[in-house]
Amino acid sequence: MGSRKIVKLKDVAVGAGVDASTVSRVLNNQATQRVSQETRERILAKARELGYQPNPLARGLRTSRTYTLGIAVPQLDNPVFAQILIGATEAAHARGYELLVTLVTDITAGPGVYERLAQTHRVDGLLVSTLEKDEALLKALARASVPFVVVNRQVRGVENSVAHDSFAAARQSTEYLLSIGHRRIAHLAGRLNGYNGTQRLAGYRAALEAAGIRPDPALVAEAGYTLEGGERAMRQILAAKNRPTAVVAATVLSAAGALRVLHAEGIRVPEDISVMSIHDVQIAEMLYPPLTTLRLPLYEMGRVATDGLIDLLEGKVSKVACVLHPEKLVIRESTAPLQGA
Amino acid sequence: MGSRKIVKLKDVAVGAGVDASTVSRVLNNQATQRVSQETRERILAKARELGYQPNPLARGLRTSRTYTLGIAVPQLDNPVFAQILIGATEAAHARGYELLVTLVTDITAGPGVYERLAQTHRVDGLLVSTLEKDEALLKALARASVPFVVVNRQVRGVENSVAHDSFAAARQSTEYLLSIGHRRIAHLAGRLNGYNGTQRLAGYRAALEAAGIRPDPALVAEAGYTLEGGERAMRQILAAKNRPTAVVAATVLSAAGALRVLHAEGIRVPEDISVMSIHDVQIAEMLYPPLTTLRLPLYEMGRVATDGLIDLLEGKVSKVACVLHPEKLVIRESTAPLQGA
DNA sequence: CGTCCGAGAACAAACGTTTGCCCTAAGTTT
DNA sequence: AAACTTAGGGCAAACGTTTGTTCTCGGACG
Repeated sequence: MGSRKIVKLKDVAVGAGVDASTVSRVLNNQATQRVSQETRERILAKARELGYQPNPLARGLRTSRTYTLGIAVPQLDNPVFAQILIGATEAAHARGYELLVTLVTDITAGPGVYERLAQTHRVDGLLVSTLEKDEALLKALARASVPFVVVNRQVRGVENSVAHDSFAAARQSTEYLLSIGHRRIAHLAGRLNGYNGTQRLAGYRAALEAAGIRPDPALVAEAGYTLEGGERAMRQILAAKNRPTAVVAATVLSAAGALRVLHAEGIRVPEDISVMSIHDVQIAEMLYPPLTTLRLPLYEMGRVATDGLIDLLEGKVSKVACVLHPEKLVIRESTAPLQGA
Repeated sequence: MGSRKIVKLKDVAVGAGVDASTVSRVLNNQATQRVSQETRERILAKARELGYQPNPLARGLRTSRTYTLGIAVPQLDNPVFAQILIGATEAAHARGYELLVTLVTDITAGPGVYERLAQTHRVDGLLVSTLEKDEALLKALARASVPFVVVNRQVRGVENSVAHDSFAAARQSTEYLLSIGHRRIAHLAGRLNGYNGTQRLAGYRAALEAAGIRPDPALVAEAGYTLEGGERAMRQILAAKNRPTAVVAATVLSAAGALRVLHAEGIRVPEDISVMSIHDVQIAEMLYPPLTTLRLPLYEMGRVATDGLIDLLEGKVSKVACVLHPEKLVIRESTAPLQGA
């Protein structure tokens, strides 16, 4: 087989008739040292000719930089995180970084997972999109002592994060249902011990109250972010003596669960109950009826967080704190004006 | 902040009163060199006490091993690949490897993508689950010259692969529809320039022929592996003058597209047309009606391929070639016996 | 009693970079 | 003309491992 000799710094140096250190400086655009224009060009030409690729291991050993980022997500089969992941990989690759993916499924995050990446110099920084409770997460990240950016949520005491406005998203969703005449609106909440879950619940309540409606606790059930959770919560809400005419789910998977239950019970959507959810991922189009959603910039969060983390690592910024805003209502067929309204 | 001193081999060596090389040998269980039981224990104790973690960069530089694997997938938002990815990450982590994920979306794979990982010593091996045509893939991988295992398909001229039996899967699916009385069965094919697509088409045909039915070309349309493809293909098939009573889709996303079209046309499932597909991922439960599927071992393929690749790298095997078999029919509500049969 | 041997462990080189420092020659200042 | 500067670039150490080789004993052997 070819097994082409792999070309090192020294090969370029010899080829160009200079020292390896000079090649290094030229290739890294070191401003601290001057190199004549002539040799610079000679070196660049030779490097291109030989197809020189720096060895990241050697470089990393010397500089303790790996040009690798880690991303921790709680689920890989949830399209919400898939979108974030897509954004992150694209941004990372565009800037010459690789992305290491890790699943942190448990809510209490085995203490070792962040350290495994950080303390062994495997990553320069971490993108964190998991669901641990704030304190646990903070402790684990502190132990890892590596730069990180939290994606898709906000954590008290963490200044670097890229989030969206969960409160506004839930408020706008609820407002839409109100605007088409609904008054009894239920909420399939996310995890109520987490940021997004509580924010969305608050946004839902705020919309109701602004419309002069007192939130009915019987119309709220915690569904988390899974299909099964959505089913359970929907059943619980249907058991209330005064059923809702509309449901807003904290995420698309729980909305899918709700639809399953409604179909099973012979309740028509949207004729009997309107259903909508936060997160416009492709699944929304596949459900029956196609789900009205509020689009949040998931892919964009992945990109922005990654770019921000890299900026942080490269010293281009000292802080990454942003809340992405383009929420967008996507009206499909799972919602309809209140009958007889 | 803490910024705990990070502990190196030398620290352990000094702590135990021996040379670093001895520590290295003990920690790596080198059989070639003998170390007294006594010092061995002293070293191990000290290493544990100090919480020593080897620096993968230094180790990698010396040994040209990174303990990192790359995985290339064509889509991240397709649950089929998500399952494979989950299996791969779990297996990799279980064996002390990290997983680098790369998206290779284009069918012709930018020539650089595999080399980027391989020639720069970023990964020890590659898991390849992309959709490029055989020759293009082979060329790209040859250029990368790194060990690899192909997952979820077979490629002529590649001996290391972990696949499933696409032919059997399609045959069994079709047989099920035949067994409940259907005779006019359509096929939403996968990519017909790829392995799985052609195998499944062949399996579908084989089942029909075995039942004495001549396959009708008007009942086959290429849908690829997307929602939109499924919609297009389903529309095309509905345009045939003699409509099918059942449809078998090559993958769940195209089945979802088919269901959308059928709903839009007011065609009832399963009363008017039965629909089923290959790949039992969670989406199947969320569709309406819940989709009958043939389960393939996606997660398992991810695991097995990763374990195999690592075995290959560690010299434990010289070849990874397996076809996973536990296909399993999961009957839900999208299929029903032929009316009046 | 001298030699050999083997176990146990230290030595030192190497992996491919980056970077602080030093060297040289030419030009510039007094 | 001597003493500085300055540009241009080389030298060599260091990053933390792994691993081939060498060293040093104490005991066994002839």
